[in-house]
Amino acid sequence: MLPRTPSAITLGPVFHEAAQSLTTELTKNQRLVFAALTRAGTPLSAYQILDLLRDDGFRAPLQVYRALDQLRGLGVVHRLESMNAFVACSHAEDHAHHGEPIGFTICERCGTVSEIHDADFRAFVEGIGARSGFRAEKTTVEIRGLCAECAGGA
Amino acid sequence: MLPRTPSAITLGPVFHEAAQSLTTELTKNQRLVFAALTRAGTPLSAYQILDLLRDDGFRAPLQVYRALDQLRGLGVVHRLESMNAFVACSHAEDHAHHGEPIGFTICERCGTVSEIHDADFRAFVEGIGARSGFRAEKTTVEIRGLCAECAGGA
DNA sequence: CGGTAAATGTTATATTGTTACGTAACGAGC
DNA sequence: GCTCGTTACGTAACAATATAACATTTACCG
Repeated sequence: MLPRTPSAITLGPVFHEAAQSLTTELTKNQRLVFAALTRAGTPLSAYQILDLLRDDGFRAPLQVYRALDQLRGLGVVHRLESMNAFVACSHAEDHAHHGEPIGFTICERCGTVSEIHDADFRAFVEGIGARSGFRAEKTTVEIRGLCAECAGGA
Repeated sequence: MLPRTPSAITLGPVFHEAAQSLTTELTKNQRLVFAALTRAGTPLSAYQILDLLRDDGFRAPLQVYRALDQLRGLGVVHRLESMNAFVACSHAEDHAHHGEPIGFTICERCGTVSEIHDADFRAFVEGIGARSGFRAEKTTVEIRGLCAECAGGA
């Protein structure tokens, strides 16, 4: 019943899907895609990832999209709708937040992406439902501009 | 210096760009695209608009995208990043909000889009900048789920 | 071992958006 | 009237993003 896992690097028992020690319980393609995103540190499009992984045997977009789907399901990669790009979650290790809404600030100068899931953010999202009766299933909150460093130094 | 306006339907003097009486100061293509979006009442993709306007002489995506760019600049059409679609602004007439951040709730069942620009929303956006020093230039806030009617009735 | 589910590989296609180029309409000023 | 700059329009080609369809391989488990 367990999904395919790479035999080479499997560690001990699996405690909980989201509690896996990443980089060990991923399949080869998933590890490659996640590593590419982590190394980049900034968002990458699916086709940028594809180009980065040509030497590792990637030939078609679907290989990237499939890995991204899995990684998003695990909550360790997020999609930025306003850029058609993907970014490694900054809390990939502690996996604390799974299906919870997340917001992003995206610096247009240095590319840094920061995640927002503080109390104010949750209150904001919940407030919308409370007032209008809207039942939120999926939230997209992406704020683009200049981060403190780029706004100040420039 | 004035941009081209349709000679046939121009009314009186132009008070302010954003204060134009819509449907009168738009060019032919802009009126067609705006009318298509208004009639639909729900978001349409650029290619759906193109198909709707074939009989009116539209033949290529660029005709749609150019009109959409203008209409977005006027603030009477918004782009929904999470859907790659466009929607007529529900306040197209009073044009009150121009470059200000707007959020959307999008019902996945009936397609209804509602706009959010209340005080809580503005406070939320401003709060992000205040805490982190991030200078927001453009916000994308799209909350998808079920509206009150669809959530209750279903 | 054999069955099953998941992951993979490959080709083709669908969808979304842009570049490049040329034409036409309009107002401003000479 | 005339050119000039600006804006809109038309079309073809292309680039970027994403999915469908189908066959094959891999890992797990009984």
